[in-house]
Amino acid sequence: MSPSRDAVRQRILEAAGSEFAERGFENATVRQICHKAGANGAAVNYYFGDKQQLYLESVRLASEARIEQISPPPRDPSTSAEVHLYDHVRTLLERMLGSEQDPWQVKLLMREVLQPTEACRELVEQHFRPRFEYLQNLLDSWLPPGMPDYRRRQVAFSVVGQCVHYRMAGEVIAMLTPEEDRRRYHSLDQLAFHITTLTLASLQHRPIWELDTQLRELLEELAEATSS
Amino acid sequence: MSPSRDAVRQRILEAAGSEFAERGFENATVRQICHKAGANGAAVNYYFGDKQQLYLESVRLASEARIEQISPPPRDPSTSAEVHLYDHVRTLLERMLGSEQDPWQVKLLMREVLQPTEACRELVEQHFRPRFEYLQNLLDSWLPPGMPDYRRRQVAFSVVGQCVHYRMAGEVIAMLTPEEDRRRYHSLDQLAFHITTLTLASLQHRPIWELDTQLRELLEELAEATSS
DNA sequence: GATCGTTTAAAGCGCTTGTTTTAATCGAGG
DNA sequence: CCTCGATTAAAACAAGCGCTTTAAACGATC
Repeated sequence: MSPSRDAVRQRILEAAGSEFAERGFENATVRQICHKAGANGAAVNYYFGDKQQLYLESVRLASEARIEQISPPPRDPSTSAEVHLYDHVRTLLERMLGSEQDPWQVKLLMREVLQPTEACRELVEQHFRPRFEYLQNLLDSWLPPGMPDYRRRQVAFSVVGQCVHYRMAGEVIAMLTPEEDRRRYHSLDQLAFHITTLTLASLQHRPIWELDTQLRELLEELAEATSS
Repeated sequence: MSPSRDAVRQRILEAAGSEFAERGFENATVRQICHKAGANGAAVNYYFGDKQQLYLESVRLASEARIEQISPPPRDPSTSAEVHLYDHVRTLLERMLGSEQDPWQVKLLMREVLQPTEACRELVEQHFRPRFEYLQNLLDSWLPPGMPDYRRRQVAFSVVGQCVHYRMAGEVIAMLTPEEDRRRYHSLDQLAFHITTLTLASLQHRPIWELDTQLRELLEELAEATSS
């Protein structure tokens, strides 16, 4: 066995990742991947069996590189929950938007989220669910003790949704935001700050579980008015 | 000119829309579209010139059918801003999640948002931007008069992000939510209610523009502590 | 009923796809 | 130096693609 075997495998894996990310599974071609990796056209089938298995390994590589690499900064255990929330939001945004520009790993994972294949379940159980449950526990700091699970999940989805939106709809957001404002205000720190404060504001002082009543009454009044 | 000409065109357009939505532009095949429409394999080129133009017309049809069809309910002008916000959120969710199950139009538009083609600019200017500006104006009801634009946009993005997330990441959300809770609590009304109350809570009583100070101070303290 | 533009049907074209095959090349053990 | 399994290279394969072509069927008009 040649010592370069692993090197070639790795080069193919990385080339495949970026191609799959950019064009999707079906539209990426084995030929282009091999060309990009500087390998022969038959290398994919030789090393991975077929295109499908190469894809599965690519997703695994992407999730490990992206999700396990970028983590919240270490904090003193006494650090306030507000900061932990900020860290979590910022980390989520950093994974999405990246420090560098548009790494292929995120695109690949976004495709899996949008149109899950068999690689997705592994992704959810191994990476998404643990992080999501951590966020839920964190949010419990501001929620009353008896809060039902579905309500805890909804708040957490709202936080994640705000973050993910900047990536998923990034190009449309860019069209709706003037160039200069984007440069000035769409840094990781500023976005994380906005999302954290909005979330805290909704939870801290006039909690949504009390505000329920007000809106509910308004809507019911309206329903009665239109039905009569 | 045959009277069935428009009928055939329409059948092809609809078949194309669902195929493009499901498989994307590159991966959808003219053959399959024609088969689905019950038309001949050459019909696409005969009626639309080529695959690309058929795609453009499909996107136009989808946005008109989906965005212009589903609108907020008519309200008395005296209706409170809270209800107008609820209406807007609910309408946004209804467009995304649909009354029926998973209509192809949304998938097609999602693809354009995620990976804009030339069809996207038209989509943004004609549909997204007007709705987005309406939402911004609506949110001004709870924002102080001097609020800078970038801040108004961020709040609006937060609202939209929470809505869109239930569609974009719908399958992952389903994996993270127990079957029964999904049936019970993921109705259009309940989701709209949650997002509206969370937004209102963050804006009404302890506004985020005052809460800023608190979190900012916490982070700066921390930065000083780690740097010294 | 003949005529002529419009629409459908079917076959074929050139090209690209994933994969396989066949042959050449490499590199360490005898 | 020879040998033989591991690896690379290049050509070939069948299948499917968008699109074109050719011919047949249709339908209104005279």
